[in-house]
Amino acid sequence: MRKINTRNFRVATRSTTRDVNRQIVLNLIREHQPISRAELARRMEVSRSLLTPLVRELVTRGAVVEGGTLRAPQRGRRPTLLRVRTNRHVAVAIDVRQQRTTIALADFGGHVLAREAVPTPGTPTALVEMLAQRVPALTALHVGADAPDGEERTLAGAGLVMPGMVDRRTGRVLYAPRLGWRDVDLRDLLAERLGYKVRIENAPIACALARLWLTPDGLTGGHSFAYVSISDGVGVGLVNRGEVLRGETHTAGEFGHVALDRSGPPCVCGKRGCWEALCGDGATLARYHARGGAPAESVEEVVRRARAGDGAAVETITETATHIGRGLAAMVSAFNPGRIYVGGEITAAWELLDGPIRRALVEDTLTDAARATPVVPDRNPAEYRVLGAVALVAAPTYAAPRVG
Amino acid sequence: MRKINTRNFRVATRSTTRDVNRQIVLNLIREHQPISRAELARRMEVSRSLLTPLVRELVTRGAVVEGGTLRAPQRGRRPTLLRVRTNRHVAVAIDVRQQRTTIALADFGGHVLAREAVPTPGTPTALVEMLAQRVPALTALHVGADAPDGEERTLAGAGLVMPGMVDRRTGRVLYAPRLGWRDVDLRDLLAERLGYKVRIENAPIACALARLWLTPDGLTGGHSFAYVSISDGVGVGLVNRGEVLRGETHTAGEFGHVALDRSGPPCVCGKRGCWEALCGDGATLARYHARGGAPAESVEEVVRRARAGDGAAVETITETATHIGRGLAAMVSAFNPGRIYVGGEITAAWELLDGPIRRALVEDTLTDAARATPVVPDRNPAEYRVLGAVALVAAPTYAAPRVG
DNA sequence: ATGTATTCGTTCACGCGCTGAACTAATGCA
DNA sequence: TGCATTAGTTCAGCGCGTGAACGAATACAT
Repeated sequence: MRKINTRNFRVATRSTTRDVNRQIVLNLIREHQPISRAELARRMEVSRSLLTPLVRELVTRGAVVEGGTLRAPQRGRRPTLLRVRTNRHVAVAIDVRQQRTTIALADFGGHVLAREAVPTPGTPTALVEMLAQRVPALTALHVGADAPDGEERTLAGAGLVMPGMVDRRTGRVLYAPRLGWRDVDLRDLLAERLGYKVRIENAPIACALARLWLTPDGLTGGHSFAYVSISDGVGVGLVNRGEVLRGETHTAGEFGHVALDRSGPPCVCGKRGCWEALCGDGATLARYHARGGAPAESVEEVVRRARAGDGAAVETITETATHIGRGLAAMVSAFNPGRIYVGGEITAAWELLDGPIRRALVEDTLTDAARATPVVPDRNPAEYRVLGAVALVAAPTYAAPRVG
Repeated sequence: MRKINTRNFRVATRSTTRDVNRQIVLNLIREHQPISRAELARRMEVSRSLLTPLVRELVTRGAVVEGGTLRAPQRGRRPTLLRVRTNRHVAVAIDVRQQRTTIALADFGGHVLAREAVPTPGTPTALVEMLAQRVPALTALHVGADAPDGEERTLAGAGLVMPGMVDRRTGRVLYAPRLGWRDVDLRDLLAERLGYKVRIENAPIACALARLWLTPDGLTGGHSFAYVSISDGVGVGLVNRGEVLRGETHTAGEFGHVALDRSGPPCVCGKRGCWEALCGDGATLARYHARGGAPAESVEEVVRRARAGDGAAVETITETATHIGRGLAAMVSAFNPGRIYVGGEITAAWELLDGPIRRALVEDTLTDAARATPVVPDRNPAEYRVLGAVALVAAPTYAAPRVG
């Protein structure tokens, strides 16, 4: 039940119906491939005759290919199977972290063709400069008709994932505390140097996009979920009905700086007891040392020691888990997502996190459904950030057309 | 950029384009009435010829009427002006509160034709019984071809606004703490007795719906906002891009039970320091008494005394305002709404609330845009709950058709 | 008073795209 | 070999946006 925005709407034209149905078909093939035209018609509850021109367009465009026919178990003509062609289009994926920047090339199916990691330059201009040198070198090897491996690939653009707040529309980095950058026009600077379109997004949203666009629906459990990234900072990417929740000025999801305990530890943002100050990696390390743990460089180290039986480490992580769970409970009360993904180094100790998180959820939420919200660890957030960068580029290909 | 849900989608048919454009026209007329076909064509950037059949359908259906022509300031044929006909359809609006239940009849423009208030019965069955008696008596006077005032009106259904958590889809009241009701199939019970469709929603969402559907866009400041209801309980209705955010199991917006201060006062839900426990009416009264204020029955009384110069009352309300502001800051960080409406008895003392709320927002949020989020008092929340009940019934008439 | 420019609303031929019936192709089974 | 069954295509029909053309209504200049 959506109200039409009378200051920003899209009228339907002659081709709108076709645009809508074409995307439905594309997504159905993506989800159920390999699949026949007849099966698509049944799922869409339309006549088979509609599928003929729709599929023809997708095949002509190169988005879909006819696979072999299936050994039919029943009588009748064997169906012609269809599948999406994800290896035709590739995207440059750039994941900027505090220490290292990953540059990768991946196709729209999320398969990484090449990857390299370099230290993150200290300034935005140095970053752009570095990328302007390395990215073309990377793409030259895999893109174009004369790629060494013979595959003919098209470069669709670049996705840039940043640790910090980003205004997706203007392409500006509003504030990246871990890098110390503020109000930088990074997207356009890079786009100008590379000569093609660049899309920018923050890390938790990118991870959420990777889940949304590059994972079959059957595995994601719905189109409403939250991706919580726990590392130095704590950020959230919220997805509601298949769409990222961005907020009026593109800063929705800054749950990391919701103050959950006024008497808690101070946060980098100036307040006390922010979620990030309670369960971010800095907080975990500080608590570990306060408990008398031997000097540790990183949360990964604490996790290793916990698994090796270090009591202080176990207690520390258990306590962090409770703080994580309380924040998740707040998020569940506010958003009621269908599922929560948790990413970050600390999730390597999921067997220690699982219990306290669930306990906090049960204690702090109001309905049985909310208490039962699945919380799933993301074992490989670095990978998801890279895939998120790909999703930034690939999403428009698969997204529903805007109507109304 | 929405992903198509492959398990729940709508294919476009021959009539989809028309359906979409008809609703766009209807909404444009609603927003800009009186308006001519030519002006509509310009705003939609389509040919004037399209408006002829579109408007004809709306006029035939009775949704739109041709008004008089305008005294044209410029040359040429005078435009035929169009306006929506909101007085044709009426809705029964039922607002259930802890003490009193309001039954009203209003047209789709939000104009109340009749209204009565009765004590709220103690049980769901008694409520349904009471409504089954009174509602038909009310509608008989104003609905049908032989209404006493001669207007021919159609009853479109009933809207039921409840204090508590509601699953809109199943129509069940999940939990209404102030009434002590749990898991009641209220919507269907009432629908069966009344013999027509009943839609149910909780109070804050209803107020948000009233803002969204029954106020011109020009006055609402966007399609993304939050309505915060502060009375005995604290609830929030969230609207994102013209659509209410409901969450996976229809419990999104339960911000009242986000714990903002672990060492705060106990809450009815069992936790400590929930937003509701910090700034709900009960918390305000308790704090007033702790400050040595004379016994007071209600927050309205405290507000009156504050305005009369009672120092303890002023301090109490100022402190409540700070708690309100901190909760709003959390909400702004999480959702980043374009505007926040605040409803509740305490808003009568807005001149005392304004400052501390803004101060807390400035202190507790991260970006200038977030700090500048407009916070607007709703002077008449009782009215908005009733209008919200109307909006529940009226919304499908004006909503964008689901596509994709 | 008359002619002209201008704006509004409608009509109509055209083309895009869904719809359902009819048809061809391919296959398994009696 | 014939028949039933399933897949995919073709085609006439119809809904609906599109743009050109046309009539209606009005202000202004002459």
